[in-house]
Amino acid sequence: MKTQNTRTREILKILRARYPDVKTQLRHKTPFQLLVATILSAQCTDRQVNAATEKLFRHFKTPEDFSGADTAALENLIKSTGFYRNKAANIKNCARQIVERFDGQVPDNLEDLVSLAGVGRKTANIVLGAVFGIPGMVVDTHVARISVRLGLTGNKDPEKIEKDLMKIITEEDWNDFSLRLIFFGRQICRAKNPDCENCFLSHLCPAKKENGK
DNA sequence: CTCCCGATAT
DNA sequence: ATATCAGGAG
Repeated sequence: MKTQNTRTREILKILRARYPDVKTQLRHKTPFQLLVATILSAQCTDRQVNAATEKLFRHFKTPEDFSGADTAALENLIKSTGFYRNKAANIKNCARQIVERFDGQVPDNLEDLVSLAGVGRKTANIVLGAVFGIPGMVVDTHVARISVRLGLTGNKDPEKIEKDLMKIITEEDWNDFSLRLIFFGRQICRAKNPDCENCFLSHLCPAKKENGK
């Protein structure tokens, strides 16, 4: 039983109608490749990530490939995604941990996923949803920003927002809801110039910009 | 809390 | 010039 009010239900309904079939935009062939792409997606557009992984996955495919990769070569391949030194080290360590501790397979639960280098709750929940179909609330920069604007949470800490959203949204919708907010955040409810004029949720939004801003 | 960091839009 | 982008680690 969820404690969602009429307004929340309406928001969910409209988002579902606008974005019926959501799926990750991060291109990948295997669960591990999605994990790598998601690590790369920190503070970077999915477009940049896909451009980088197209070349990256030609050189390295499996956890074994990545764990044995030359660090400088790896850094060069992902440089355009930013934070490339941290990301390269994390991906390499993550790959080794998967080989050594999980028999080369991406773990199918939150606890094991977040134990991997460079993998936090956001990344873990992406993988859980896309690979294993396990419900997870993905709180990234878009979800956090929009949840605050729509008044779905009073918190700013991503983990608290995650818990707030899990309370008002039914489990089977967690993954899709997250992805819908991400698409909505890119198109309409942008960080910089939110397009309130053309927003299909503005009549339900406490943060709506009035005419003449 | 700070640091990591290149690409892109405004 | 500045803000922002599918964040996470120390």
